[in-house]
Amino acid sequence: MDNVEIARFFNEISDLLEIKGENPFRVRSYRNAALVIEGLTLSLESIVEKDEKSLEDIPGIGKSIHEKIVEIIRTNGCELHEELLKEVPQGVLELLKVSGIGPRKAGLLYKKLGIQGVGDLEAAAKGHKLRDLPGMGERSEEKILRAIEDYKTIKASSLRFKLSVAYPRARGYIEYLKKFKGVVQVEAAGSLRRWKETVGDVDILVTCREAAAVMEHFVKYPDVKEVVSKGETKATVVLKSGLQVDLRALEKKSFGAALQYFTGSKSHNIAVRDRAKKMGLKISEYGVFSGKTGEMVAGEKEEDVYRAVGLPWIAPELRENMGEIEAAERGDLPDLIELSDIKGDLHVHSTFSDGASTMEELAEAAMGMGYEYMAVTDHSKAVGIAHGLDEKRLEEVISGVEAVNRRLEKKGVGFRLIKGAEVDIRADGTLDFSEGALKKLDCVVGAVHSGFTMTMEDMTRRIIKTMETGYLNVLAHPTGRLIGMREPYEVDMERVMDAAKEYGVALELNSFPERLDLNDAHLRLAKDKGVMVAISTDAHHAGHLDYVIYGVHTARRGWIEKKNVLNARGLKELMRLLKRGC
DNA sequence: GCCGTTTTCGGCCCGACTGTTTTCAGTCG
Repeated sequence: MDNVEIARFFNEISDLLEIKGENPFRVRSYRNAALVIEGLTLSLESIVEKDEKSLEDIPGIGKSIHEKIVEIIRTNGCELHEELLKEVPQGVLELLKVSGIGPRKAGLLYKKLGIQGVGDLEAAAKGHKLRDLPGMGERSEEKILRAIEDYKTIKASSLRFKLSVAYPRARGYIEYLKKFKGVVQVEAAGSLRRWKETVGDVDILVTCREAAAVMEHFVKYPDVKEVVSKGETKATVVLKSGLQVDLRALEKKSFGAALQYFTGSKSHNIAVRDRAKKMGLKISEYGVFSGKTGEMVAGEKEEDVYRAVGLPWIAPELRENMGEIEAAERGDLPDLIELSDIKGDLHVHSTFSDGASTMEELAEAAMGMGYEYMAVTDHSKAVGIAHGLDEKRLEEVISGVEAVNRRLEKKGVGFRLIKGAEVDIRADGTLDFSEGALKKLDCVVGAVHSGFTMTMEDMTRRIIKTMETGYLNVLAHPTGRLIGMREPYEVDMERVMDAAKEYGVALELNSFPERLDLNDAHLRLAKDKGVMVAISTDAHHAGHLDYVIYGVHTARRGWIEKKNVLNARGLKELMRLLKRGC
């Protein structure tokens, strides 16, 4: 039983209790527990196995939820969850996914009209059955029908947007807003600023002379498909891509407080506010205020907001209430990796396999980024579809790399290509090149590309066996997941990391926005276990080298520091580590 | 249901917008 599945139970319990109109604080407890569980590094199963009582050391988990976690793991079910479903059918939960329908309305719709799903709701709205309900009218029916259309398209396209969709669109919107006269500051907040692997919507904050005019300008952006709402200080639109964008206009004196507030995460903010309350302060998006006098004590800068509650500024990527507030209090925040710390890329494909750029083009691009090196790592023969290399063609790659390096040396350029390959890890745990071929390479990147469905035990042994050969330098995309498309294969990541540590293998953080593999939680585990991380792009085109930005920020979410990153080392040190193991 | 340097009881983050209301509930972030 995965943590995500357990969290789903608590989320649903929370929804069901809310629909029933139960104590909102009890509702929040379950919701909060789900949030906490989703963010845990270790699996609840392993915690329960080792020391069940320690569950209650996790903030947000008390006696009752502790018992339910154990119940869910042992029985694959939860009695409370079942009992609630007898009163509120599963289909009613679906209603909550329609924007504008919350628990109160869902409950009302079910009780008064017996509506048990989005299909029922659509029929009722079209049949004008909703306008007679309390608090609803004609407009509500129209609004719900529009929301149902959105729900259908979002459902078809998966709920959240990958960073690679949201980030460039947000940049474009911000540029557009910056050009408008009277706009002073513009900044993206929300999960985008925290660099979550997917974002639900984009939040943009502005300070400006005339808020109403900026709102007007905002909704006229050419990429807007629909204006959801527009007020004096707040507006919401949906772009043609389906991405929702919110804009907030603020006064200069509140900008920092708003940035802090809208960056979240929700649970981070609740913890910060809780802390403020205990200090006799009140925090809102407008500032930090004295509880007694109401006097504003901070708000213009984000740093000031944290300082007001006795903390140093906390990087947005860390704001998940996963120990960052405690670390800040101790003065023990990590010194996070920066984009400028990256000295090269260790996973790149050229035209020798399935890449679109030549080795020379890739080297050019890498030098343009200020890199010291780049490993050319084309596929091995097992990946036939990608035109994988046999050992004869591998020789051509190697001599190609040597030729480029000779030319660079002649010109007095310090940059170097590294002889590498992305070697397939076969189902039996052997590598897809002979020992003789592997010995000619300086950077062997191993990867699983087939046989995803084996058991956890078999997959774990398969990967560890390749580490034991002593030839593997980097384990590429260690879980094989594709965000929103393919679940990770079953693998015991703790054992893989222990083996990586033992055999000096680095684990890749694949920066491709579909992958981001390792993820934030695994990265933190790697750091705790002292395993080195390689932040590579898996570029199949020179332009993909830029994806490193997604990797670096994901690494920051995993508390990764420069010292944890293999390719933050200079060329000499890197070659040494590749040779003798990390 | 969780939690505790005000507390083992009595709190629990805060405000804008919408659509329905004549003063507010529900939703959302």
